[in-house]
Amino acid sequence: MAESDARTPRERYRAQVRDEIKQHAWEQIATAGASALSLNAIAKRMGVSGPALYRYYANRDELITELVRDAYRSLADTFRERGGAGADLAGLAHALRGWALDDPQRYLLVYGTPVPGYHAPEDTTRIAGEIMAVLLDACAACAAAAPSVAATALDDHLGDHRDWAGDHPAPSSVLRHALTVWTRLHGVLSLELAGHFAGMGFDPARLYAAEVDALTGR
Amino acid sequence: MAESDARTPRERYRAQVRDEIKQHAWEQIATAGASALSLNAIAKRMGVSGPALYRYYANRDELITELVRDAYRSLADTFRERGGAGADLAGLAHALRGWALDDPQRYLLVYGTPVPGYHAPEDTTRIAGEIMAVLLDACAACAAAAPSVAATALDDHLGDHRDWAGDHPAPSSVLRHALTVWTRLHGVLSLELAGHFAGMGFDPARLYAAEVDALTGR
DNA sequence: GCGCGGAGTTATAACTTCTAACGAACACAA
DNA sequence: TTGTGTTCGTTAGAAGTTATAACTCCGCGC
Repeated sequence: MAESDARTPRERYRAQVRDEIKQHAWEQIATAGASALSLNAIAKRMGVSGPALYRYYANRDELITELVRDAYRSLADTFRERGGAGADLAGLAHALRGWALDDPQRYLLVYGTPVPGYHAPEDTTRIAGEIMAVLLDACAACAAAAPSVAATALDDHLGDHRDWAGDHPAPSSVLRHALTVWTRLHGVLSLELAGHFAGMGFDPARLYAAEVDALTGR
Repeated sequence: MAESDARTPRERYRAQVRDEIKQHAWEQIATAGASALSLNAIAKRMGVSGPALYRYYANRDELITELVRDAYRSLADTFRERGGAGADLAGLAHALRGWALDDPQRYLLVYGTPVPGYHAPEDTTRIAGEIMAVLLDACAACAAAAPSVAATALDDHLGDHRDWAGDHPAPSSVLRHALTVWTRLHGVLSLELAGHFAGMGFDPARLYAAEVDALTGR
């Protein structure tokens, strides 16, 4: 959320106000969810009239898209921060959970229920690719430590459709593993954040940790 | 969606109109998602004025709650239908995917992003218990076929917090397995339905099948 | 110093949910 | 068959929402 480097004072002011709007938007989303995000309420909180915000965001969707972009960016940053040097899969997994619990609605904004017609801008898919790249690195390092098992039918299929991995040189078994890591961690995390474990009594952290252990072959 | 068994003509008519409202609501949700559900639009389609619907549902939330209840009921029915006699875990898993793909927004209404303040009525948690019971049966049968492994720390923890399993007599390792089945299948399914696999090229069905294979120890 | 562009204003349209008050229709009983 | 009372659907309206149009006014850059 730092786009404050602009030459002209006008642009600087503009970036500043855009940031302030996003700030209020995040607060609102955190308490009432993205569907309840109201430009009018943000304007009221900022002490300006409703239509004033339309100078900064063409419409509600554009603001939400920007928030999604920032959320992706934030996750990519924490991933690269954590996985950049020592690409440790378990550490990455727990960094993901920390990031998610830090602001559940931010996680759900990215990985939760989308509006059927919505198409993510090219931009975000690129950042998603960055995230996947870090995950692939960690999985490749993990695979190097553990002996590989026999290739499955899914491995072969993924070998034929490996465009989503960019130009990552990992073998298809690593692609499969990365995908499995993603889906399994998301499975526990999304159910936890959605409150489906709420009345069940057990500690979701332990369930998550067990999945991480299973994924790292411990 | 059959509550049409009522004594008086008034009650019969009332139940019929409630059903018709829900019918239109599902159509709307399927195309635009639950957040875009509009009572006014439903009324217009039914050829009545907006406020007329408030005779049948006190407000928008009550209608959505009813839809969630029906969705739960529908899933519980397909589960019991499939798992009632031959409780086969793989069959159950594919029945789940079929049910989800049959109406993605219905799945997401139940397992997708909730509104932060929303509390599911007691009713739905009871139906969720039914669903879990079928899953536990299938996992117990699966465990009887395969030899059990050593108890994990998570097993012990779940043994201490087994209230959510009702009075199901399964050992804690089966509880853990059922929970794992739930989270892993949901992980693949929810990412698929949310469109996160969209531009990636591979076939989500194969990824799902691979998870099912891993869960059934094949 | 002056002019133009951008910022914020009010007014307004077209929506939404939801309440209130009214009239009409219908089931039921006498 | 004729009340009678509940219920249904209507219109009117309040309080929101997103978004546009037109207007004023300040300040940056020339």
